[in-house]
Amino acid sequence: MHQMTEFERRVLSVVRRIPVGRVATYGDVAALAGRRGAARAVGNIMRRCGRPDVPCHRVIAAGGLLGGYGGHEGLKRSLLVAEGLRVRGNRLLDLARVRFAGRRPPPAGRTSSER
DNA sequence: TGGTTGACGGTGG
DNA sequence: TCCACCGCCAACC
Repeated sequence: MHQMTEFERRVLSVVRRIPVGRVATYGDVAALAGRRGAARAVGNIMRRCGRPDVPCHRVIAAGGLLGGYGGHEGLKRSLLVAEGLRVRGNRLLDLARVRFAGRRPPPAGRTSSER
């Protein structure tokens, strides 16, 4: 079986906690997993993990690009849109508003009421 | 043991 | 806004 490293296990754990309708960047996941700067390593893990219980479609690049998903970008996009997220082309809009920082979203300040 | 890989990130041009 | 560079990290081979 695949001996998961501590890091890999933590990464998967973090991704599993991303709520529906929210996303996290590879860098966010790395940081939440305790390895700041290991965004690339997280990408590798996502690439290899085919676990249905891990919502890897909610992990995107910092610039908002959906990227990868094993060539199934269309699917990744569909899943996100189905969760209520807005996407233009291959890029997620409003990243700042739906970004999962490990905690809940910001206390809905001023700029979140309007659109 | 050591080099290569890649679903990344930030800076600049 | 888009693209090229360079830096980072853990898994692979």
